[in-house]
Amino acid sequence: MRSGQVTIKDIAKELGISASTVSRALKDHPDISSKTKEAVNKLAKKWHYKPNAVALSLRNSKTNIIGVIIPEIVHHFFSSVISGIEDIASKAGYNVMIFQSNESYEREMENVQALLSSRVDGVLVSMSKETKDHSHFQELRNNGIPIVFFDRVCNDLSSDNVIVDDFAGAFAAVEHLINIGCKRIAHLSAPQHMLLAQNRQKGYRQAMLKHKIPIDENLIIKCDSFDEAILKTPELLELPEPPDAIFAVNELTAAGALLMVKKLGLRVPEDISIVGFTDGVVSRITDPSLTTLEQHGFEIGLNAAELIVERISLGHMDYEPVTKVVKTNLIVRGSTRHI
Amino acid sequence: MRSGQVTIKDIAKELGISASTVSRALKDHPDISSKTKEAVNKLAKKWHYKPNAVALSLRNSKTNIIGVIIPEIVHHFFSSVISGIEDIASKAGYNVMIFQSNESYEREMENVQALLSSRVDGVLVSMSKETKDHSHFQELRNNGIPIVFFDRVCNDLSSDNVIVDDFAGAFAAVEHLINIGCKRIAHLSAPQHMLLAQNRQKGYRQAMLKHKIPIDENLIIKCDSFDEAILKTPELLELPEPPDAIFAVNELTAAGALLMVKKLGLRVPEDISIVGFTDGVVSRITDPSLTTLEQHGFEIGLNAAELIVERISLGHMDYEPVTKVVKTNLIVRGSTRHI
DNA sequence: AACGTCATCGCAAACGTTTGATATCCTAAC
DNA sequence: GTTAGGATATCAAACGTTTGCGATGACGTT
Repeated sequence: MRSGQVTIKDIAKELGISASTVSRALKDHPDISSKTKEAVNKLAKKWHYKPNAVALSLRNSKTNIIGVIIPEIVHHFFSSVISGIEDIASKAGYNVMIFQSNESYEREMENVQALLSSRVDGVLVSMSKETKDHSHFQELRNNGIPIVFFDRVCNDLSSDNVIVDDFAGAFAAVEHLINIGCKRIAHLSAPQHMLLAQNRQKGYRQAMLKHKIPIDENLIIKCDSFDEAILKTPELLELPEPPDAIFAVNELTAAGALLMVKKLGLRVPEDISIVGFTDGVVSRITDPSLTTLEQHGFEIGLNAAELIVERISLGHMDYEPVTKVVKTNLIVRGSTRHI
Repeated sequence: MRSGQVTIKDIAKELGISASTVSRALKDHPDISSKTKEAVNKLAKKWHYKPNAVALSLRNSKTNIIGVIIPEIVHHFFSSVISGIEDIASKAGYNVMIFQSNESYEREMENVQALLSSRVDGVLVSMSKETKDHSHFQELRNNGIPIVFFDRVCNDLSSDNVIVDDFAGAFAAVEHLINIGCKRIAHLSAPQHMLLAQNRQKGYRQAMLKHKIPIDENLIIKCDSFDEAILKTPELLELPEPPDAIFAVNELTAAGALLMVKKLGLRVPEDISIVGFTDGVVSRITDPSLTTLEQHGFEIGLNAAELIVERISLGHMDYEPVTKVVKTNLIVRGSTRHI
C-alpha cells in the first residue's frame, strides 16, 4: 500500500506519461488516444484514484461546501432542517459543514470567521437569540459569499429568507381556539427582537381583534422554554381571571404548560385548551397530544438549500433578495376541545 | 471592495514586498523587522485578511475536517452526539462535515467516497441498519484515514469504538423490573446483526437467568420503531399469558408501546410497567413519563471526537484499537411501579 | 522537397501558502 | 581592509489539478 492517497502524478509516473495527459484521459478529452485512456482508467480504478477535492477547490476557487450555522442541533425542528439541507446539497454535489452558535452571539461570530477561512461557497443561517448586530453577516457578503437566513431571520439586512408563515399560523391557531369557545387566551411569547416572535404575536392579536375579543396584556408573557413554562404557568392560572386557553410560541413551551396545568388539577382540554407551534415528536407523545402548527422543518431545509445553490451558481452578489414562505398547517389533536 | 477574498499576495503587492515576507511577518518570525511586521499586520487587519484554509490544506495535506456519517440526524440521540462532536471539534480547531446514510447501505458507501475525495482527516461513523459488509470503511483505513465508530459499531473489523454499556444497561433495566415484582417481561428488540441489539438482548437474558425467571421466546419480538410498536403491542397483550412488563430497545418504541397499552384500557404502571432505552425529550413528556436508560449521546459525541482527534494527531495508522464504554444509568420514572 | 494537417502529448502557469536555501546589506571584529 | 556574522528580505519549490499553448512525429498533398 501507499501512504497518503493516489494522485494524478502517481499514475503519470507509473505509466511514464505526463500529469496533464492523465488528467485529460480521465475526462475523456479527444486529444488523448484510446490506448492511453484505457491504460489510465485501468490504473486509476486499480489504485482507487479519487480526485483531490482540496486541490480542485484551490484551482477553481470553489469548495462545494455549504456552511450552516444553527443555534442548537438538539431540537427536532433544527435537525429536520439540516436533514432537508443535506438532502438537496448532496444531490447538487455539495457537502455540508455544521456550526452551532449555542444561542451565543460571540460563538456565532467565531463561526462566521471559521466559515470565512474555509472559503465555503454559501452559508445558511438561523440566528442566535442573542444576536442583534448583523455586521458579521455583512462581512460574508462583502467577501462574495451568499447567505440565506431561515426561521430566525434578519429584518434590517436585506437578505434572502426562508420562513414559516408565522403570522398566518398564529392567526389560525388562535382563531381555532376562539371557534371552540375560548375567550381568555394566554400567549406564551418569545423575545420581540426576533421577527418570528413578532409575527406570531401579531397573528394572535389580529385573530383576537377580528373576533372582537378584548386583549388582556396580562395574558401575554415572555415564556419560551420548557423550564420557563414550568415556572410561569402556575402564575398564569392564579390570576383573578385565569385563562381558558394557552397559545405557546413553541412546542416545548406548550408541553411544559400542559404538564403544569394537569399537575394543578385542571383538565386538558375540558378546562383549558392548549396549542403549540412546531410539530415534533413531543407534540404527538404528550397526553393528550398537542394541537399544534406543523412547521415543516424539512421543507424549510429543502427551500433554503435550493435557494443557496441557486445563488452560488449565479456567481455574483447582484440579485434581488427574496423571501420564501413555507405554509404551516394546524393539526388539531387532543389538547383542544372538540365541539 | 475587492472581489474574492484578500490573499497574502494582495498584501505583498500593496506593500511592495514578497509574499514570503508577509507570511513570516504574520507569524511573528524573527527574521522580519518590526517595521515590516507592523505594516503587514496593520494592512491585514484593515483588509480583514483570513488565511485561506484550502491552500493550507493542500500544502499541509491536512484539512482539519472531521467527517461524520450517521443514519439520521432527526433523532434526539444522534443530534446529541453531533452536538458533542461539534463541541470538541471546534475546541480542537476542526470543522465538522455531516453526512446522512438514511439507513441505506448504498448511501453510506457514497458518503465514504465523498469523504475520501474531501480528504477529511478522520471519520466518525454510526452504521446504517442495512450495513453488513464493511469494506468501504476498510478503504478509508487503507488511505490513512482513521475511523472511530460509535453506538452502531462494527464487530468484525478491529476498530476504535465508543459505545454505551448496552449489556449492563439492559441488565439493570430488567433487574429493576424484576425487583418491583414483574415476572413476564417482554422484550421489544432490534435486528440481531447489530451488536447493540445483541448486547441489549444478552442483558435481558442474563438478568432473567440470574433471577431464575424462565424465558418465554414468545415475549421476545423484533420491534424497534414507534409505528411497529403501535402494531405489535396489541398482539403481545392478547397472548394467553400476557406480559406484565415491557423492556423496549429504544425510546420511541417504548413510547409507542405505552400509548397502545393505555389505549387498550390497561394502566401503566399498575397493570404493566414499561422501560425504554435512550433518554430523550420524549421520555420526559409522556404520561406517565418513562423509566429509561440515559444513553448520554452528548458524552458519546465528546468521547468519539476526543478519540479521533487523538488518532489524527498520531499521524499514522499503527495503533491498538480501543473501545470506550460510556456508562448508562437507569432513570426511574412513572412508567414502572414503585414498591 | 517543402509544406500543411492531424493526432498525441508535454510544458508551464495558476490557485494561496509555507519554508529551506540564498542573497543582500550593514556592522563589528581582526 | 578583509571577513565573519547578524539582520532582513527574496527565490523557488511544493501540495494536486487544470488548461492554453507549443512541440513532436507521421502522413498526405502539392
